[in-house]
Amino acid sequence: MPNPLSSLTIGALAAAAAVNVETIRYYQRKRLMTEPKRPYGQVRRYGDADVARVKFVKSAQRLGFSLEEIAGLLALDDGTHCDEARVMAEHKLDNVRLKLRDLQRMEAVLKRLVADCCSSRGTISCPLIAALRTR
Amino acid sequence: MPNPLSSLTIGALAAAAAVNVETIRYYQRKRLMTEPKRPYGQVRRYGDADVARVKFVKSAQRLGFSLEEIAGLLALDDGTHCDEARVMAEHKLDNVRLKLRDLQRMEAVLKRLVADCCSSRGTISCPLIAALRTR
DNA sequence: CGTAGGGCCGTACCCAAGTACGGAGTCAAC
DNA sequence: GTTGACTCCGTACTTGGGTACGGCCCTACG
Repeated sequence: MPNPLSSLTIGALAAAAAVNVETIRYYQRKRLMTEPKRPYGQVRRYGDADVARVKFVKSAQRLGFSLEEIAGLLALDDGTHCDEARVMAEHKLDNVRLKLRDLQRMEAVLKRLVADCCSSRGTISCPLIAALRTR
Repeated sequence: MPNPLSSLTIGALAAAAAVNVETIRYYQRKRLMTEPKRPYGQVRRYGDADVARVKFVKSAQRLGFSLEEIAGLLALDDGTHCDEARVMAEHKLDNVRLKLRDLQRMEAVLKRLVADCCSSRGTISCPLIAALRTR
């Protein structure tokens, strides 16, 4: 019987991850995903792990990581040498923490902007800019 | 005497914001910055606010905002109608909070990855992916 | 005054991240 | 066993976000 964990065609995978079929093929070319074997003949089959992987790529992209960086993140889990992975993870962690700080400032400013809107006409010129200005 | 708050040429502005001169001109074309007047003749002069604006654009980009979205953020401060600005700010705020949640998950996973590295060989398949999988 | 180092402007080029397309193969269902 | 939906693969096109270039203009400095 066909394994339910690897029974998806590329079209089903793309639909499940809400991306274009061509995007999957593009990721394969870019080594973000391996091309699976073809258990039934000429058609490749994918599983839940592949769906998760594609969704992860999309999530990380929304956070401003490039495909190259994402490949790096994914390699942390995959087969990379352990020390190397730790060093990479540490760098990514620093990176992520900087992003967090910026986003938190942004959140604070937007929150105030929503709250104070209209009540403080013409006070400060650009709190949004000011928020990220401090480094 | 020349106003120190608006005494920068485009080259000085670009240097101060650590971007290419062409990038400034590109932002002007994309209406992310207004083209200032030319107090001395044919050469435009820029001020500290312009430096801050460019830096803001770059910061926001690193967080995964497109130039179009950033233009929206900047319009919140600029001349937009007040109610409209509040609605936009609320949307951006939701957006920012989603990004924050994702980044926080990512931070947690990377932290664990760094800490546990090498100690837990071959346990879970991909904690990184798992972290962002849960919506 | 003349000249060098910018600025101004338009157009062309570049890279990342896809998207579209077309021909050939496959496969399941009727 | 043919048909229709889908896969495979290569190549070409698109969009966003810039960069590079070249000709002309200006303006500050010696």
